[in-house]
Amino acid sequence: MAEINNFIKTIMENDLREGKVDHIATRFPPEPNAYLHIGHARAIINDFELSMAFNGTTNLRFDDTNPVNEGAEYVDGIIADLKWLGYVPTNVFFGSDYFEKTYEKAILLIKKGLAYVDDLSQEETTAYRGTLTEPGKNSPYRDRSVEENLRLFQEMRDGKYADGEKTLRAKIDMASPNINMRDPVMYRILHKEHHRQGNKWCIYPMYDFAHPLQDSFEGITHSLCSIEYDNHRPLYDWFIEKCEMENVPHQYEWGRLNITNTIMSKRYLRQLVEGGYVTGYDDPRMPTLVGLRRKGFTASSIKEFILYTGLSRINSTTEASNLDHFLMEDQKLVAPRYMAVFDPLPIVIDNYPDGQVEWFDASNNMENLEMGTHKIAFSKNLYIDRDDFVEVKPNKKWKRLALDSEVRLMNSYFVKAVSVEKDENGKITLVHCTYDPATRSGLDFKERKPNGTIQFCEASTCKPVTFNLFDVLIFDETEETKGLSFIERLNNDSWQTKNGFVEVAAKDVQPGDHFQLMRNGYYCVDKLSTGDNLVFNRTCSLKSSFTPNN
RNA sequence: UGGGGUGUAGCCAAGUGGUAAGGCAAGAGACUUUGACUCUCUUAUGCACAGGUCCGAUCCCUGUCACCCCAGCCA
Repeated sequence: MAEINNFIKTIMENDLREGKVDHIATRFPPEPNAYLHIGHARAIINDFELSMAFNGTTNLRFDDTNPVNEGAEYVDGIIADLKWLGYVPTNVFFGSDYFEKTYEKAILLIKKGLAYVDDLSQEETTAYRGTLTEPGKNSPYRDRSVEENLRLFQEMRDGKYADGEKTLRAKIDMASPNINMRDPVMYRILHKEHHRQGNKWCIYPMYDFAHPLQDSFEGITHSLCSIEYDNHRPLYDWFIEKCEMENVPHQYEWGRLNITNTIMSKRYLRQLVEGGYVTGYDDPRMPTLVGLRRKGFTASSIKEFILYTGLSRINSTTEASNLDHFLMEDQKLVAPRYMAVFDPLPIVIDNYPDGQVEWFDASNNMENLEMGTHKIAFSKNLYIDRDDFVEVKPNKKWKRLALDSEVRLMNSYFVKAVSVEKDENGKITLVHCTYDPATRSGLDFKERKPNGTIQFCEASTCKPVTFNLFDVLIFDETEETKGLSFIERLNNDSWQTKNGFVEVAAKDVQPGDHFQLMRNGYYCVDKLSTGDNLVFNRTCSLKSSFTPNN
């Protein structure tokens, strides 16, 4: 695996060398309200790999301070995804486990005159906050006595007030040019059952207050997050200082990673699932880890992709070909290579004996002979891909079958097309060919060169397969679809189905198995495959300068 | 028109006061029982722009422009 190397690693090295820290402790803090996607993978991989690079630790901490959308199903999903990626957290914590300690720190702030209970309504709070260009103004409740604040805050906890009736706010500076510092809310009242705490609490701490404390409680040294929290760092440091935290963590930010034509926002992904536009979070078009996995991406390909993509403070959008490259690199030497046809065109070898089936040995992977061989069948009746035949060669670069032209059928013989049969619409229904026994695979025939090499399936032994072809992860954007909502852009072309065949040797694959269908690219057996009902998802296409029209 | 962040090739991304790594993509060629793979070669006199300092600037300074983030009792 690639070695991690980025600006945060440099920061850690410097901190270690300068004695600012004597170890590295990171954390991955997902909110358990959605499935993880490829964007999270960047955070996960960096959090873990960075600490591992220094023999440090990485905690998994569920940031469950808002009970509204959070649920146990997501906790299990996130743990499963982490496991799939190959990471075992040093510890698993829940932000809600610290509610009591967090509460005590709030009390401390009140006692120090740095926090107060506010009676302003949500609308009033917004109005008092000012705007981007105008300073805010102090709440009339800002100067309550410590005693009164203590009593009121206790009453908030005791459930004496309705949702939204009061908040606890940090007393900082309502005129700060950084709006996050304008007396941020620390606690809100929410009479809502929590997935772990039940109804124990009716006040919940806000992210800005809870997060730095949680990091400190756990002894995190480097708290990594995405760049939009840059504005929050002064507040993070303020709480750490004013709460007199023993451990002093520091926050570092990196830019978010997007992939072209891919929806990455949790909110939109949820919309796609709940609106029934996709089949679920593991729909192979989804950029979720479960979706990518079902489509055929491997954990190591995703890791390599993230590591090679690097890290900076820029929000970037990388091309999907980047991800594909690492899947191919990962699978090239380990995926068995089988032959398949996607749009079957029957051919008959006129000079081959009727009823005879011949078996050849084919390498499972021509670039990795250690993978051994499998048997492939050959007979008079075969299928080739419709794309692999044309009556008249369109140009001299055509490397497939054409009338009066000879190609090698992979792993077997040279065949020459001699005539075609067509239906009333002019569609080719059968291609008559002849074969040359002297060109049998393995005989090292050198007398003449074929036009090219194509795949085939033997008609009596091959297995029917449904191929799911995905051209894009989520949607394709064209001139016509630009400006439409992402749901409107989720066009039918994002999931094409083809019914074709695969050679007999590939029939024993299991859901989740990966392989290459020669020139057609990399595939993964879908979880819906059962017995002879095979469904293959295309993970990615191979590079090819060929298009059917050239 | 407040504050913060960021601009290095089509896309990512290193780098540094001393003459622009690497990957992806793209193009050319070789090889080939996959138009794949592999191999070879090509791709920024240029680091958002304009000035300035300096023997020398992508790096330091000044100004300008562009994009992103912030006005949740979300995270």
